[in-house]
Amino acid sequence: MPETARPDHRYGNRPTMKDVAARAGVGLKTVSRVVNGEPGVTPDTERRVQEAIDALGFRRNDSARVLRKGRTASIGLVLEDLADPFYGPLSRAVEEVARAHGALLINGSSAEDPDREQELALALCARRVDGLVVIPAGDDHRYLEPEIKAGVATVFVDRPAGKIDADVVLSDSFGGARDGVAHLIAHGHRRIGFIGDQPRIHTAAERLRGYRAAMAEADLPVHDSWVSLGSTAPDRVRTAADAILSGPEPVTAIFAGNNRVTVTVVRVLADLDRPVALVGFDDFELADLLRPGVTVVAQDAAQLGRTAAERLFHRLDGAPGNPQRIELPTRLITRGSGELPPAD
Amino acid sequence: MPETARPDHRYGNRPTMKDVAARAGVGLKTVSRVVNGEPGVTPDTERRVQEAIDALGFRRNDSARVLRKGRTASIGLVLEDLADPFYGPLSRAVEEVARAHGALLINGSSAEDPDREQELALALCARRVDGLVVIPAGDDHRYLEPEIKAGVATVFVDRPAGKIDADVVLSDSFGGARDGVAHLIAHGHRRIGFIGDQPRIHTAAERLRGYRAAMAEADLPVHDSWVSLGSTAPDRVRTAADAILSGPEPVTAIFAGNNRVTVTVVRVLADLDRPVALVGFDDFELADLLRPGVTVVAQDAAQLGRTAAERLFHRLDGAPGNPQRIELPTRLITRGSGELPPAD
DNA sequence: ACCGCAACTGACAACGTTGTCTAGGCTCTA
DNA sequence: TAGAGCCTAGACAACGTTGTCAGTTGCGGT
Repeated sequence: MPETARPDHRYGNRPTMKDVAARAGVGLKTVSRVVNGEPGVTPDTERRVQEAIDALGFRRNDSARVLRKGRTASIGLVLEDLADPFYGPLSRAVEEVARAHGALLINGSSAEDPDREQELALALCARRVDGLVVIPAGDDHRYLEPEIKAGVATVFVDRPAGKIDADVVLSDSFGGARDGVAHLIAHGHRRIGFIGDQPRIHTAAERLRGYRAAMAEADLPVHDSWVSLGSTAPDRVRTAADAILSGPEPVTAIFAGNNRVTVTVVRVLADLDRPVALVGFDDFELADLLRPGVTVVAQDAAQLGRTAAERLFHRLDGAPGNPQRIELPTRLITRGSGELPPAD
Repeated sequence: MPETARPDHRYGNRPTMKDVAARAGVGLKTVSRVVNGEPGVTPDTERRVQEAIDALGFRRNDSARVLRKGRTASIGLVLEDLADPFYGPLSRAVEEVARAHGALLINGSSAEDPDREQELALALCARRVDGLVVIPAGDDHRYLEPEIKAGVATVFVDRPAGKIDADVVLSDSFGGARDGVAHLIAHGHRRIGFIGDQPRIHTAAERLRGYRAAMAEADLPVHDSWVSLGSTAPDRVRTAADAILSGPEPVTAIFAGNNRVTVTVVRVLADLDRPVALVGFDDFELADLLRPGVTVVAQDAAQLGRTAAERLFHRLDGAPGNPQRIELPTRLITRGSGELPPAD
């Protein structure tokens, strides 16, 4: 065997425009024109080029194209967990908007870890995504400043950016929680528990604030043992719920801070012999089929994603102006669990 | 104003290695070495370069890097709908494996449209993803042949590839459905309905086959009006269920072909006055909390994704051998709905 | 028959990075 | 002290594409 083995072409053995040009007996640029549907090519030439393309199985290398053109036609999405039923629809909505703008979506899960969020976001920037949609895990996003300055459009969703000024789209967590708790109060409850996500997460803090506001507006005291913030892992939530329900001043109702908390609380309540009212933040599938149906403060995840993505492309199209804060309303959906009377 | 305006740098105004080199007073390649942590740079030089990098906010352009190196360290995932609770965890699992191999994940939703699947898959190939994980919407994947030949590792999940030979990872749809239906038969049912997805979808066809096999093994006839395949849109499923339940020979049990069908059937049955047994393919959150709990044939979406992604990277690492077909077992989870006796 | 003009085509540089190769300076040994 | 050898550093080409520009051809009009 002579050592004339073809040099390892890196992409397997992909034909390039040069190969196509050689085969068709035309210039490189002519192939480029055909591939991109640019005018100024005779039908006859075009046919020859097209034949060569088909014969070789050529496909344009967008990677190289990007280098020349400067836009990658891709955007990045950093979220917490794609497997969470709240983020699936959000991601899909972002994808649809991207698709409408001819862009692809690269997404990454931060697993609620600020370091991983940063690592992901910067990796996306290195890929030169045109824009970034971020659901913050951390509370300091100054690391994105150089990127934003360099032209990476950035929109935050669900939670505001930390320590930088940027577009943000979020649900009215404060108002939603306040309304949900007021709903329980209107049905006669005076001792209401709150179980939420970790307090460093903005939405969790806002919802707690809403809870406190509703209680204060009704002149109701809030006993420390009624409030529990922390991980949304089932075990933690279960423990918290048990504690809140069995304390010296047992609550007659619980407000759950997000969908994961809600479903765990539903499980806990199902094993209880006395009825306890429940309102949860976030709607979830089948909430209507449970007995009683679960009353929720619903936010529209898809709408959040859509709005954020549209804002992003708006910026990419050169929309000027200061960063905006867009707040979407929530909606109380009554299904039974929130209308149970207090079992005093 | 003289017209000496800086030429529009395409990426906003990003510094390049050349800029860093100029600022640090070193050669271009030296910057490259520092950025990539290659040896052969004096600590002093390295410091100067690092300072320049920080001062300019330089970030390596991976797009250009890819062009040189040939590997993009990214893989593509084409699935049906990221918002579907079955695909969220699958996607997340693929992402985790990719992350472990230092790769990013680009995903796209085909919306169960073969044309869109092809468009997406080819767009990903144009981006030169290193590999592709595909959940087929169509049944002809010959369009991927040139790509695969050119070195794009490709693994199909959940459904086999059409008309090409490739690695595939799937659940045992046939066996799972057969077991589920046999379970109903074991509980005394003789008239059992089947509602499934469109028959062109492989899993749907397999599950129907499993249903028929179980019925045949028990010497039970299958009345045409008991079987309904089609879209999984709630309206369609509701209509189908109504028809099956009210026909001349009304069924006493229903086998639902996937999670979307199951939840709609649950809704229909909830409005019924006679009890009808139900077993569904796919597990879903809260299935245990419904009354009765929903008995399901569970498949592990995350495990499917993980297995497929690992197979993919295995191939990328040069694993030889013919395409493999990996079939994962399903698991029957009894919760009550499948154990209801026939209400004859 | 010649000029002007438009339509078509291709040579070439550039995008930002990395691999190769060579130059220069230093240390170490004989 | 000269030669060998190592370490650092930079010049240069290449990756596959697109923008610019200049060359060639053919046509119509005078």
